[in-house]
Amino acid sequence: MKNIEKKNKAIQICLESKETLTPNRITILELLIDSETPISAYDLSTKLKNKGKNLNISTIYRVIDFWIKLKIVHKISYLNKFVLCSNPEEIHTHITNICTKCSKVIETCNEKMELNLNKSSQKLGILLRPDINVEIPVLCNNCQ
Amino acid sequence: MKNIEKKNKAIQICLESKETLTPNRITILELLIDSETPISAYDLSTKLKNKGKNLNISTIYRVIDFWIKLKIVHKISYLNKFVLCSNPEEIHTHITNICTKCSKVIETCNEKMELNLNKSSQKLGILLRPDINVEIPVLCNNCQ
DNA sequence: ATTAGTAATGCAATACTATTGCATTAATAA
DNA sequence: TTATTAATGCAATAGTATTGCATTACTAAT
Repeated sequence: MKNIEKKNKAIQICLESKETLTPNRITILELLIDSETPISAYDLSTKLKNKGKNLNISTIYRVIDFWIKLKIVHKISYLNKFVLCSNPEEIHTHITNICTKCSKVIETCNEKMELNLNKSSQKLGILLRPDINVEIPVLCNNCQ
Repeated sequence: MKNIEKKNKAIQICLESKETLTPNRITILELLIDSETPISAYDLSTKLKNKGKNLNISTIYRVIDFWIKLKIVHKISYLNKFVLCSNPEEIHTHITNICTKCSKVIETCNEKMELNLNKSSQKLGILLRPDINVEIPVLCNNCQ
């Protein structure tokens, strides 16, 4: 999917949710779309400064949280960074395979991975949270 | 497994690896064993102070890293905390189900979860790192 | 149009998490 | 005993994230 399509998709989801689309939100969305690998809030801050947009770090975190709430962005806890969700309308569990060498993210979902996490969880009496993101450290084919 | 057994097991693994067992390492190991839920480095620092042991934070991180290297402790990136590994000799992928409400960790392994992560990864041309820890956000049976 | 209410952002202080380089001390081996 | 290595101390610094309150922008009701 092209970047412009990703952007339009995100904007569509935002508007359908009756959420407000502000210039800051669009700018940060664009930066996340442009980034090949996960990016930190402070990296975004630097990129924004370079563009002449000086946003307070709290605003940046709030905008990131906004997109996370809409399932358009994932937080990668393993890296303390953020990445665009490859398929925000996917209702299955999101699996982000993170290359521990180059930080590239290969996102997929439990069904494509032939994983049945829900069934597995039931054995333990635990409940998988809906729309969770599971991070799996891997080595991508370039870094093996 | 009782706490004393967990401790002995860890010590055994340490000695078999020809690593040095220092008082600080034992003390921090004990605190990790005693903790029902994952605990942060600074929490450990506070607990140590309360015991009259004032360790520098860098030492605490180094000791934690030491136990992680021996596979006796996991880092839970989702919480920026550390937890004793339930079965350090387990050679399969470790799965830590983390209750997002109470932070309780229910650890298991891929086989018990009927997950074949290695096989799944191959489809994507990626390589699962050995002895990784996969964190899955869940609701435990108490918190559902 | 005016006003009231709500949402977004700014500000800057603070909290929390983690690492670093170098000094010192302790343990081990030659 | 000395040389070497490992562990720890020290304290500065870097990196990540949140908070409370002020201000600004937007929206809806009158």
